[in-house]
Amino acid sequence: MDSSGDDMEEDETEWKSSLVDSAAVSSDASAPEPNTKLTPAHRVILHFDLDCFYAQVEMIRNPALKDVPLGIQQKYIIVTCNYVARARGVTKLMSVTDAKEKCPELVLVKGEDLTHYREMSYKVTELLMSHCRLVERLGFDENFVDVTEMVEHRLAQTTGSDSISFKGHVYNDFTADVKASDHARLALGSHIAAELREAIFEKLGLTGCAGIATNKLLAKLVSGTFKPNQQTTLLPENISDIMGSLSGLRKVPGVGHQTAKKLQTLGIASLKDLQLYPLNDLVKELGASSAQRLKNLALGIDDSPVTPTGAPQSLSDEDSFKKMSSTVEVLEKIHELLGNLVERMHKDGRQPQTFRLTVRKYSATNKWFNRESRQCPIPSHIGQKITSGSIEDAVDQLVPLAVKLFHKMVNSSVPFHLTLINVCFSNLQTRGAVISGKGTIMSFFTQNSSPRKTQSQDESSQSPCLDQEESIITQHKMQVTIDGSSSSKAGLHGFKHKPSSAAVEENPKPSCSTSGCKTNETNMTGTHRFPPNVDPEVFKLLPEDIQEELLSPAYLNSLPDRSAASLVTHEPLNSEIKPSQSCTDSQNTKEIKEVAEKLNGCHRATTVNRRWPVSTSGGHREVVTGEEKVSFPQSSDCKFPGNVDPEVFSELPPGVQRELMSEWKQQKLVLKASSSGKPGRSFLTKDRKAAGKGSQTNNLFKYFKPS
DNA sequence: AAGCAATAG
DNA sequence: GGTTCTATTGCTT
Repeated sequence: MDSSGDDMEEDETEWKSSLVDSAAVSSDASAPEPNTKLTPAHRVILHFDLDCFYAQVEMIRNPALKDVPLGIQQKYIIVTCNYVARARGVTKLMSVTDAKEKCPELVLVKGEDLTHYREMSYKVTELLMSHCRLVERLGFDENFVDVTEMVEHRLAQTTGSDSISFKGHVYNDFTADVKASDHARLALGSHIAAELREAIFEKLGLTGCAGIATNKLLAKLVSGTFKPNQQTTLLPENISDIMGSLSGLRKVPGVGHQTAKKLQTLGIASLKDLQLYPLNDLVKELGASSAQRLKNLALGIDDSPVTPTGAPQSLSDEDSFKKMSSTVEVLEKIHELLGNLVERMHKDGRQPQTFRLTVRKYSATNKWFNRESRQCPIPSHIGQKITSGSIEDAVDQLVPLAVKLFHKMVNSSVPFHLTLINVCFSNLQTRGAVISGKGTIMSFFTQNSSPRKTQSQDESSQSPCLDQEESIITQHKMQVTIDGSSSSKAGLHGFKHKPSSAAVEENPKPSCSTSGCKTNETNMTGTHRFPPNVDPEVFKLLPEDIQEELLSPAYLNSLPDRSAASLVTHEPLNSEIKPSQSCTDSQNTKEIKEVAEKLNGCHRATTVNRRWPVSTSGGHREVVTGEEKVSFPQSSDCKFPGNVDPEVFSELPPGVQRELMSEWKQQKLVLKASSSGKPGRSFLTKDRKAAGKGSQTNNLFKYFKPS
């Protein structure tokens, strides 16, 4: 990618002096071609950085905190704090004990739950996007905005040589606003930055810093020059100054610990070392693209575009702890995390296609070390539960999936010690796409499965706009019309389309991909055929062309392997999915828990099981949903309930296995008849607006079951 | 597609 | 440095 690191300024005469000749060292070294500067690419990039973001959010939620020293605590760490606390010596990532020592009056607010921060964070991004759609997020509290087009627009409307001055500071400014006319674009950028900061304060009550420069690197570096709540513009003639002011390589965004270490082994310890190091030698160590990029960064050159971030590509939830060593605890934690995650996923409105479980194992040899993860596809019937709002059902069906993944990483018949568990949804599909595999009609609505890096992001970066009524960020949904065509929602240029790539280069062919399809005759039931995982009743309601799509070989071949899926829990055959009887699910967890309890009994030596009574038979847990009815979706000749993982089961001692088997047999007899029941609460909590952050039932989806 | 490393806030 | 709780990208298989 990066390549032609040549995009920078046309006259580098000024700033090359104090450091190294950038043209000679960087770009021209690899490309002997003389300067054919076609496009100066006179970009104006803004970087916004909210002041101690978490603390600000908490002070807005509780104004009484405004003037006291405030720290945001996660576990035993102060992750950030307000300026009052900073004045008392509290710093980021200081331990709670140290912080209290420095500042005994420090007020602490728990910050493990990121919900409020995340929501406010997206409000900021959306506000920025309402003025210019080229907004890229960096973490929760920073945003880049490419305002080049906005600046050009203003420049065109500026009558000749109006006296334009800079808003805010100018980096290394000694000659006041004399230069404003020489740098009209940056000056206008500083006005826009000031307006946006003001808007953020007016509408959201948040203060922050901004940096104005000609690329992202420089905008980010300069934004922190004056803190808090101020802004700074960097002029091209001061680029070498700001680069020279960096105390070390690590200060360069993009140079982390590992690359710094690697560079140090090469004798590169400072920015200047890096600038002077022969490119070819660096290429041998790091590869061409990393080498060139690093050298450019050291010179303040960065041609990377501001890539609109849009809605997140994954949602995850995690918790860390000192020690977790029993499967019961693990199960409980997974259940808890999944509850939160599924609810968030539901509000998002998209349907996850893959699930990942990651753990961090403690081991003496390996110190504290790294994360290990396993992932798997999410059967679509589970995904649908998420989007349709059957939260508890979805969780109950995801837990066995997680358990399977867990056992791929942890041999629970041997003592283990975890310090973190993370659950993650990714491969998020917008509604309408969920039904189908790729390469079908529905791929119109699947987001960007192809290279998202494409360039030429210039067209219409302006579009100052949009209906504020809906969340811009999550408004990635497309409407599906019956005839299979799509249209983006009114006025909201689906920002999910990364600039131009989808529209121009991709050829999403509805053309029935008959190529390479085996003739696969499945799901013949009498005269009607039904696709798997779709309620036949519902299926009949679909438009004919959609029905055909779902029965096409392309779609059927795209389904997840059934043998793999059936290992875990389910799998209701078509005839069993009827909405009227889809209520058996919350038993699921219960069963798993019971198995886990038994399992845990085997190495109870290590852990005290405090939350659940060990007596499993008869003893009711705290969560009792109406009458106890246990039903097993699986056919009658099956050995154990469909919701029990055979792998888990097989790990149980023979005696326990026998006990469980007999329990199941009894339950099975008992419950043949009960069927009414309701999911308890699963309806109540969700509202159509809860899709709040952006959903709108789309035309296709409503054909599928409401709940 | 899966798993991990690196980076970042 | 790692600590927290995320999230993204790119490499390797």
